[in-house]
Amino acid sequence: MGRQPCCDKIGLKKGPWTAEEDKKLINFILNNGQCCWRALPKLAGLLRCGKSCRLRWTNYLRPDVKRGLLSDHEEKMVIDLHAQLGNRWSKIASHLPGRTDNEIKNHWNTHIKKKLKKMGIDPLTHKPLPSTPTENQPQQDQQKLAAETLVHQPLTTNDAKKENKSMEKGSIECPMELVTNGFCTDEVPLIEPHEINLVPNSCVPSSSSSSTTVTTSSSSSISSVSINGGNSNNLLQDLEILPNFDWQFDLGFWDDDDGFSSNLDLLINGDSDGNVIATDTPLSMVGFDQDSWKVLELL
DNA sequence: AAGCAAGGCAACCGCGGATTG
DNA sequence: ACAATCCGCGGTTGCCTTGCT
Repeated sequence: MGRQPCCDKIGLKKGPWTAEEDKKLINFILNNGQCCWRALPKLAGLLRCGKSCRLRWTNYLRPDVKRGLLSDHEEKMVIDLHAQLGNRWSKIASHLPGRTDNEIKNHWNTHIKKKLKKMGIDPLTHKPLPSTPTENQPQQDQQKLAAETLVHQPLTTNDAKKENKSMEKGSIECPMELVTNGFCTDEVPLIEPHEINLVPNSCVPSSSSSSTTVTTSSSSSISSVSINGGNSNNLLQDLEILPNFDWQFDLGFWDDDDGFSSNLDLLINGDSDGNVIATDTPLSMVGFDQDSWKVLELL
């Protein structure tokens, strides 16, 4: 027996949303919050099914949704996260504030897939595509680079589910050697570990995004970095007493010339000695020295 | 300018997990 | 314990736009 449709489709509108419908949906949610989606269309005076309303709101109308093309940095994050998580678009989207799973999925299918193929990388496995004997050397070099840089294996559906469970318990056991820089280092600011000046008050719950200024290497024009706490254990002093910590940063890079230039989510897992054992983003991506960088030298 | 193809993206569909009665 | 329902996710579709001939 098949599942019943989510709503009675008779008399319900489908297809593109009109400005009038958008207005009704926005007004209703702003006034009443997101109540049960099934009841919402009737209450809001819309001839849509609840599912359609939810999709429209989460993918398009939500105030915090970021519009426009993904930046280079966001694209790199998507590639790296996809290598770790596979097609779990919602998980990937959760690392990119303001981006929706649908948007990332579309961008992956229309842009990134092609780019990777062009680079000789299989977008499914993130491994070099099988090369033919007639291929020229530059492509082989690219594939070699790809093999060196994109070593994460996407999870199978089952693996992903298993991994997801353990992730929720905060027990990622990803060997550090798997966290490899897949990107051009000249595209990111180089910040030495000792140059980061974190004060406990600078890491507060993510809802209030405070920032702290740090000095940077002279080779970079980046002048400041904001660091926001992410998870429930987001007071820095907790790190000192929490073995096997799980810490998430939202790093924002400001450029003196251009204003805000990019941001980066960074999830760090540490062992009982306070050493970094895994990150969801290559530390080298932001110029950190993963060998000497021990929990921001806070211990 | 017209016709066609390809690309891009919003929206839909169906499945599966979670929740509720 | 079970069925019904809800919600979220990922895959897919189809329309609109853009570029090429």
